[in-house]
Amino acid sequence: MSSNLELTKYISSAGIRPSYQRIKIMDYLQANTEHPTADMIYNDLREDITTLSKTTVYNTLNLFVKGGLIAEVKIDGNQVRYDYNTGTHGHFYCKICGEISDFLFQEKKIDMISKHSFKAENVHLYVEGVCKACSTKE
Amino acid sequence: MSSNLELTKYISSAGIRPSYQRIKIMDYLQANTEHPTADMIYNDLREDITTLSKTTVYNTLNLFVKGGLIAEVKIDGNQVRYDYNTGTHGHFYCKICGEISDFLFQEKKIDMISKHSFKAENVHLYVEGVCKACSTKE
DNA sequence: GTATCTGCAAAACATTTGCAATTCT
DNA sequence: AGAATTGCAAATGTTTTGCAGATAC
Repeated sequence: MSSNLELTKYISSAGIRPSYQRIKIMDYLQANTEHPTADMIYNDLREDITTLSKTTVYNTLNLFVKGGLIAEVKIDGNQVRYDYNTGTHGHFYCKICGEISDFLFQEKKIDMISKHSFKAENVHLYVEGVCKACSTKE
Repeated sequence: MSSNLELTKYISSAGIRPSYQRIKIMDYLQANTEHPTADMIYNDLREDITTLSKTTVYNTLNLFVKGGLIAEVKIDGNQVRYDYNTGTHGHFYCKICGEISDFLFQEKKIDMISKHSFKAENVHLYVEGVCKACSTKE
């Protein structure tokens, strides 16, 4: 767990008050980069903060997204996932183990690929397949 | 509107019985390529088929997806969109007008870009920004 | 002491499921 | 008749909203 001071600074940098719950949620997102859902965050943190409510989790996540501190990952269709990593990167979903992992790609190359009639601001690359671990198990 | 015979053949090719409702829904998807939601399909078709139910729309869309006749587009996070175009292509979302349009890209180039520890089976490329029409309006 | 934040309960959506009535062959 | 399809009503699951009490500055 990273220092609360750092998290406090990070949250404050977006003009958001670093309350106890907010620090805990940001701490969780920083430590759990497997793209958790609001429900996962709620369930895991409730062990620590027994009074925590789902409303607070949702409120906080939406605040962080608006402040640009975290990113939404919309892969599931019926559940939003959250990502501490706001930089441009791709997501890989393994059909077998269900894990969602990050990978890097060069956004400039994507730009070259699609010379289209629009100005790209945000590029989301999402790949489905079988991860190395699962493909060697067979 | 394309001929019902063609739609009938297309639906049958996946081993799905081409009922009246199913033909109408497929017809709609072929004619409306702006990636409609189940709700949009339901509302628009109800003008024609007053007895249509949302259940039938959902059942049919899921059948078509399983049969590989149409594709799901998961961009919204809380709503699935449907796409008559099942080939590999990217989606562009214009922040201003809200339209979701298609664009082509070379999947092979994407493969080259990301030499990673997985076997890619499905590549989804989703770009957010401002479309040409909206950027010239300013 | 006034703004903000939290969390309960209820509401608002999207989607699925159970089941009886209808339709097709 | 028998099997598949439709559609209503209810259930499920995720996210949002209203609001009263608690907390922070």
